[in-house]
Amino acid sequence: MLRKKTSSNDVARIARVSQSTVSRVFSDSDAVRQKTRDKVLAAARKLGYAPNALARSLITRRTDIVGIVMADMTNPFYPTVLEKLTQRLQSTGRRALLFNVTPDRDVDDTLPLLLQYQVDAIIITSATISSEMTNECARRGTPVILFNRYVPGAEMSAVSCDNVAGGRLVADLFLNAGHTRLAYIAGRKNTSTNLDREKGFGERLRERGCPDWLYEPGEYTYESGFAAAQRLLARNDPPDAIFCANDIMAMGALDAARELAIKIPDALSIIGFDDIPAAGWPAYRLTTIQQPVDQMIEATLEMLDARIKDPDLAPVHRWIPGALIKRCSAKIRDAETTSHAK
Amino acid sequence: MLRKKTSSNDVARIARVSQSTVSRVFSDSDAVRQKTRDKVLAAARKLGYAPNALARSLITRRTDIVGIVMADMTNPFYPTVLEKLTQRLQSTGRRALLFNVTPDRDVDDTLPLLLQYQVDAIIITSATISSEMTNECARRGTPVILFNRYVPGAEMSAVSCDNVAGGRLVADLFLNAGHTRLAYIAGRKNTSTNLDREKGFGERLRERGCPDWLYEPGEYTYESGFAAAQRLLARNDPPDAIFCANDIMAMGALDAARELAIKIPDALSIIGFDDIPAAGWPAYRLTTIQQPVDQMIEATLEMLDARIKDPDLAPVHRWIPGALIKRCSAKIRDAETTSHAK
DNA sequence: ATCGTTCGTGAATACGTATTCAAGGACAAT
DNA sequence: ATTGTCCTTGAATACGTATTCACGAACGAT
Repeated sequence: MLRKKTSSNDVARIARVSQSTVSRVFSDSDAVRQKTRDKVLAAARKLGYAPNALARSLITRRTDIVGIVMADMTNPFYPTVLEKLTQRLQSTGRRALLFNVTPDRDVDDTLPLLLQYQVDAIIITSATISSEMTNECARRGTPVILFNRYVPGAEMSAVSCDNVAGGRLVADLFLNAGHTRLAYIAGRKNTSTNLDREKGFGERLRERGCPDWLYEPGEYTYESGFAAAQRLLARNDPPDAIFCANDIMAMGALDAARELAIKIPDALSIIGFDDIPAAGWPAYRLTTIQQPVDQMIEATLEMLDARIKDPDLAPVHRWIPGALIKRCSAKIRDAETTSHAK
Repeated sequence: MLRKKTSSNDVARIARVSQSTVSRVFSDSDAVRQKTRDKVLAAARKLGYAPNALARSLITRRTDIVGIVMADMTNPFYPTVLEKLTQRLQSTGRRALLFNVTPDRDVDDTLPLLLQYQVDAIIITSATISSEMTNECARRGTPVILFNRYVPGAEMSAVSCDNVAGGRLVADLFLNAGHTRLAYIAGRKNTSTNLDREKGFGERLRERGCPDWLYEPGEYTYESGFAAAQRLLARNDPPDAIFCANDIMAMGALDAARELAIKIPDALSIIGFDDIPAAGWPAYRLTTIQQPVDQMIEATLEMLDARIKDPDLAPVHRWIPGALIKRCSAKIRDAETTSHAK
């Protein structure tokens, strides 16, 4: 069995042309006479030749590889993101080098590995990055974009849903429906998504003269949502409306309520965030704020492309409004129309 | 801003050594005197130098990149697989180049791209590959391993759960529990997982003198499971036990039964396959056959490593037994113990 | 003092491609 | 016939690293 990898030189030899010509045929930018092009292609087919992307990248200084750093892959929101992201990258002639990290520490340790592979850009989802690493990437001219996270005050590009507006919307929905004892089940502390959703929620409640609400910590997992809801519902003064920082916790909360035979939404309204596929299942029918994944991805790629072209572009942050998806887990005043969170 | 990438030559110059020595320090295989090593490392740190993995791979003929081809990423079983797979690859010093494909046609078109990047090996999950492509990979000496799929009779390595045994086990459970009208909701036609689960199920039923059972097509999605169950339960002779080819369809089936107020498991037993996280949620408590993901991944990596070392090793197929996870969606005879599907 | 061995280092080369430069040929205009 | 332009091609070089080869120094044994 022939184990020798065939190179453009081999093709050149049997096509009786120079290596340059073979290269020109396969980078198909340069002009080659049709007849010689055919000769080269015939020889290439015969040898099963395909250009070595590594050698090519070494000289073009472009790999067409985008690094994706992802934490929290088991949160059902992210597989969708990953799927759409890789598909969009592939459809624009790029490939994804995937790294899985734990949310906090690992990113900074992982990035050097990515950089060694000379990736054209980096997308970090559901995790953040230190300023030093950001600077290192900037120095090398490798664009970095945070997806669904950001670092307040830091100079890095980011794309996320407008979580503050989403939180405010939920506050309005609850108050308009006549709820009086509200609660918030939080996502992982110090993630920007959690902080912003809570901020918008609390801010709007205060504005409307309702400064007191219950708070339970959570971790963006089903189990933590379930447990947090149990704690809330075991109180002497249980809430009549719960805003969960994401859908998967909201489902946990719904199941906790179900175990206590609490009528949803009559005795308790629950609203989530994300609109993962399972939110629509008959067992849940979760009312939620939808993250506009497609738009977020398009925005990410736009920003990426612009910064690959000009690495010195200033960092920018894009917030994309979410949309209310009305289902059956929350009492909603009739007048309330399915609308974008502004 | 300094945009010039620093190379080992730059480091060599300011450390006053040769480029060879710098290389030796960073490939840390070869002997370098401690004092010169320190000089080099100091210079490297000063310049922010990190070796170029592409140039290195060009000469070592190893990229430490493993290509992962994945279809069906939104089936909740696969994010877990992907997460564990990438983590194991990372922990053994390798990285994952991820491709997303539609189950059928795309794989063959995608593989050439992967090969151009000189990946050390390829893992294909929930999809298959043509024999021609397999041969092409073999010719190049790039090991390919199918994960959770195989092509009967074809010469390729594969790792999967013992789906036939799983199907047989379910048949036994149903019959032992006294069920008489059985049904199977299928996964995507002509996937080996679906065929084997159905085969084991039907085979065992026939062996035990129960050759007739209902069949509904499905597509491994929640919606298809829901619809298939609706069709089954609308019959004049509805089944009293349904085996679903995967968990997500089983959840759809459970919800369909719930809408008809059918008592689970008294009036209807439902068993799934996979044991995805949601199977354990209180809303479902799905009895299922667990795929031993960790073992399957270890087996995959073992086979991979062996074939990277010796590309001429013969293809091999490993079937790993699944385990029954008893929850509340199926009536199970008391004597039945939580056991491995043999 | 001589020899053989080991250790540390540098010069040179290879990996497989893209790109620059020069050159040759064809061809039209004069 | 001469000049100039365009088109096509090949030779040479660069990309950034690992590795082979050779060489000198150091060192122990005799």
